Amino acid sequence: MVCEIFSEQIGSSWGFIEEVGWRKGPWTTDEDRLLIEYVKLHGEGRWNSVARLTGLRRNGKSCRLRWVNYLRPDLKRGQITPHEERIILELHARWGNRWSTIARSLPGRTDNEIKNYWRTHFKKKIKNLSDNSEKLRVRLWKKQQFQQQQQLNNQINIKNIMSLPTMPQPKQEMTILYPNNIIDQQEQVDFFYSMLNNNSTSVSQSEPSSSNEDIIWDDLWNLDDFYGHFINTTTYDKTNTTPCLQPMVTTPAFY
DNA sequence: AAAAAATTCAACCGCTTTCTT
DNA sequence: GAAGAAAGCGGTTGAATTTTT
Repeated sequence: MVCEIFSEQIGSSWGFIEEVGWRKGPWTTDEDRLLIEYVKLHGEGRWNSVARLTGLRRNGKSCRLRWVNYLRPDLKRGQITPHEERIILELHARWGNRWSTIARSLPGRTDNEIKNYWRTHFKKKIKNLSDNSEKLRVRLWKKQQFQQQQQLNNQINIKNIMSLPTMPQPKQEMTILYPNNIIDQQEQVDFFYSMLNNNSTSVSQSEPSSSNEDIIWDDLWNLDDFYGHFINTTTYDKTNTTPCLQPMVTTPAFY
């Protein structure tokens, strides 16, 4: 339903405050036509001028979004192809939810489209994965961390440690998200695919065989979830082009 | 055939970043 | 360099559509 929002005021040439109602909701063909004409004449950008120059009762933000996501002539219509899907997966593995970055590698596709595609096609599967394989990954990671810590401890003079007050641990990055034999990005994507297509098989293939050692590990990890609940997501520092995978706290893994 | 549930996706919102003055 | 405007981004919403019961 299209609704009229009277949310903004502009000064008129007579010095009155003229109330302008920005239209919201789905665009009509007439509105599209006006916006296309505007871009033909003035080019992309200066979206806040659209209303003034065309009479369109849409704010600049809405105009930009409509153009970028729907009216741009170079947009590709139709279903995401399997090839595109694979690219999305690969780039998502690398960049996380940086949809606009991913979209730059898919000509004719918008960030919004890719984001929606990811949500609708992978959300459920990812949730299942997070329920199953994530437990495995967390366990593997914890195991590795524990082993690293053990090695570290062996190198340190125990007596010195005992005499020092407990220091807070530095935040540790989770560099291992996939089973240890899966190293490069391509393998990660393949692994991811295989889990999507056949979750149980792939997981069981990578699951270490049950042993006394594993039972002990299970007991250990169940004692205390030392690193808290963390998830398989990619977080990143926007100033850094290299996303880092790390333990997280509360956000859903894949919304 | 109808109702309920699930899915899709265009559009909005709030925040951040970049540009302009 | 500061301030305001504009653009860009990711998360979320909700109406329309499709699928399931």
